[in-house]
Amino acid sequence: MRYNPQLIEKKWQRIWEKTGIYKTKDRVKGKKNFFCLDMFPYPSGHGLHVGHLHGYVGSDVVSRYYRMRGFNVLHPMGFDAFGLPAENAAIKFGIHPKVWTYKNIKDITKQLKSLGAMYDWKRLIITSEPDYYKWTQWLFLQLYKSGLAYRQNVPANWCKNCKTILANEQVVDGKCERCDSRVFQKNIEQWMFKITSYGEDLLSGLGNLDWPENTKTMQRNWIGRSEGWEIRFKIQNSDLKTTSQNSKFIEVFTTRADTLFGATYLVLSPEHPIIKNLKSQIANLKFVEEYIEETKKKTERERISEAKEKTGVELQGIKAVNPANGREIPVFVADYVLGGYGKGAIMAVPAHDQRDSDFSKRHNLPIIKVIKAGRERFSAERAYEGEGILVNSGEFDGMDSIKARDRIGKWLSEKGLAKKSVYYKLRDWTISRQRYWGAPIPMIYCKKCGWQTVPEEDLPVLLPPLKDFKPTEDGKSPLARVNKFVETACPKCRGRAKRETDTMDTFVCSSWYYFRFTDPKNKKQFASKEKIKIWLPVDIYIGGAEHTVGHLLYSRFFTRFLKNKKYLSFSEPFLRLSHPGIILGPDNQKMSKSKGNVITPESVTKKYGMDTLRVYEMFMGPFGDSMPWSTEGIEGSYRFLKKLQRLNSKLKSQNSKPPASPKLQRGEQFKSQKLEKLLHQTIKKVSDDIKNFRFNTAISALMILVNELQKEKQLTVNNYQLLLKLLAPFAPHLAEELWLPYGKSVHLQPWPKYDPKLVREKETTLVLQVNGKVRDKIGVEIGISEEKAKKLAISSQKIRKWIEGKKVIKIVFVPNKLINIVI
RNA sequence: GCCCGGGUGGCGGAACUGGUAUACGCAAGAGACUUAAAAUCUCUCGCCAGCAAUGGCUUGUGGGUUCAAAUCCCACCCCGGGCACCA
Repeated sequence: MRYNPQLIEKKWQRIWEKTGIYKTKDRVKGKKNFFCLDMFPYPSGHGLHVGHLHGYVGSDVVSRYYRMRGFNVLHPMGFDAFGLPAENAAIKFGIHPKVWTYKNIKDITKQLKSLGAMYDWKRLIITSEPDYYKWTQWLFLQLYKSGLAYRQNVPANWCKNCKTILANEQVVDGKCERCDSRVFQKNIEQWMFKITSYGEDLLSGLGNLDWPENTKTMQRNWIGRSEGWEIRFKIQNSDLKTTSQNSKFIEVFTTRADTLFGATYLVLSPEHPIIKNLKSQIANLKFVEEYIEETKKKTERERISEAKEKTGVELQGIKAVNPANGREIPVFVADYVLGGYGKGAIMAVPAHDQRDSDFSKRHNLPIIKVIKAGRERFSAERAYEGEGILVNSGEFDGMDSIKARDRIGKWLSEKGLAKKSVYYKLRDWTISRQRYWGAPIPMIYCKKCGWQTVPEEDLPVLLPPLKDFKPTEDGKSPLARVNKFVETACPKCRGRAKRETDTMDTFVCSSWYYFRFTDPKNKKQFASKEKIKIWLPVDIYIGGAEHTVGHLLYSRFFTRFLKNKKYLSFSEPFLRLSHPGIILGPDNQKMSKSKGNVITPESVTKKYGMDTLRVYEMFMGPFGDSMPWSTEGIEGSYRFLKKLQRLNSKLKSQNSKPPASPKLQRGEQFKSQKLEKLLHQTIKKVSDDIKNFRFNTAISALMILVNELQKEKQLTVNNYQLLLKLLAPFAPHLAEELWLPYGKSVHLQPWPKYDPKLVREKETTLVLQVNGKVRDKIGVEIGISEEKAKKLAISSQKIRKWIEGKKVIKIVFVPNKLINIVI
């Protein structure tokens, strides 16, 4: 029989759907639950290409493997359906975002179904459905009630083209991630989530996670914990004109208190509030105010591109005192100091900080060296930012700089001039979007009562149908134009009030979807406590590394919040994480429509079928690496599956012949022992490899086994069945088809076990080296003694040739591996 | 600039904890089957010298540690990803 994937794949997909073989029950007697989750796709208009499938195949292999291992596996799928691109496309093509989104969902569902994965489609969730976003809104209310959702006028990233505010994560190189146009700063009232209140916890929780080290490091850096000292610099004579406490000191934050003696000036950020308080004392107030106005006009991008310029203005008439040495030092305002971090003010140490060094040169400020490096390596160009021994630091001279940090800090704190503190780079999460296609924020503004929550029983706040969904020029959401939506009654006083018209960032929707999969139809809760307990946390989570500092961090925040509110008992949602590598086009470039190098699954399956595609994607290389697609390489995976089909024919023709003599010849007996060993080794290898996401070497082991079985004269049904079971996670359709004569589905069979005794080799090849070069190899039994081995080595003809007449200095013996004779 | 990865045949890639470098697959070449093609099967296949046996060289480059280095250490070059004035 010829291998006809198109025929058998469709057939089995139909049968699987009919028999409901992949429907997941919440509990199965005697089985442990296992949750294997894919990052659910965004329904984009281009559909999925072979690169997207890479992760989905991997997660399906894992899910199928654990299922055969006896676990009750949940492997669901859904769509992250709200978001900007739907609107952008809608505007571009003149289609309603909803129509566009649901058409894409239909197309991608078809593609995903052709994958033959064991998704439980009964649990499908779509985040733009009211019965889903009702709970997104509910979660917003819980955060609000806990003081973790708040409103603030913040300088936001404003994209003129998309007419919306972007999250920091959506700004790439000062440009809008979506449309690539310049991003400006604009102050807008926004809803924020206080993710920073979990900063410390999000950081420390990383330690125990089975995540790629890389990903953890990136999150750590993103959270950006810095330990240091807040130091107070007295303002000279300030008590003469003002009595306000706030105007007597300038507080700075530093991680390098050890360089305090080298602080030759202070710098305030343009936003610093003290500037207003000191107004009357600033001699050049006009200049200062002009400078501050200038910086406000600058975009973030301009600030970055001018990074080396280090502009700034001195506050003339103001002097501060360095508490370490009592020296009077000038005070500047400069935009290289950020208002949103630390104290919004710094002590400048030009000798040991490059930025301060750049600034000091421009403004002719004194430089005092206070750290001496172990090896004198000062250059005129660069500040020395490393550690060393203190100099020019009074009583601290000669002290190690690391030690000096705390010493100087404590010394000042005793005088009430310093305090230890910690700052994070992590900022609160702006979730307001001035867009139509998102979950409405369930808040109402009443002139009398202020902001009021929509009562929970009134949820969901439905997204009204809207014909004109284009954003407005004034930056307001298109919902602001829908009077029926906006005008409402105040839940408190019943008077006239207005609804919030912003919608939520789509990352809010995706921060909790894994909970919903456990209980997708629940009308009373986002998910029942019991179901959450059964299924979560997620055992294995598979998806792109690009979500490291966005989605993955937000999800960890939500989970912690829900734990605090006693809805769950764990704080980490994803125990194990794996990122699939990116599949590049055959030209080694990222697949993109404009480059014309996109490989669609359909173009591949037309010729080879989905099983070949699956096997090839797993075989190409390490799961997490990015690799180019090879239109020729896939040929090998196709041949592999065809060979399997031929083994089946071989088995059939064998059965029609009279059985061979039951007594094996001695040679054949030896051969069959060897084969048995290979079988057991393959079971072990494939099992271990799947567990560790090393799919490529698992398949190579299967190929070796198939090649061996093909060479065998006699193929036993046992061996053949074993092979089909090992194949089932990778090529589920073919394995199922070939299993047909043996009863119920191969996917319901138990995973084969191996005998550890049989895996172990009895013989090994001992490598004989002379001076580290391989000169001979001999077969010996495992566990051969050192003495015996050495004797054998010396008696080897080839070795003799090399050591004859030379003095043997030493013989190194590595058990079961090699002998190295040093002469 | 800083922080992570990574550099192995013509190509994708294997190689446990330092111990046979190049598994498996692709491409290529030769042959078998066939009227022919496709499919399939067998053999060759890192580089250099040699008919061969064999010998020398080889994991980005240069050094080092070791009986032994793709693997550990130092310096440098190149590629990919992330962050970016965070004091």
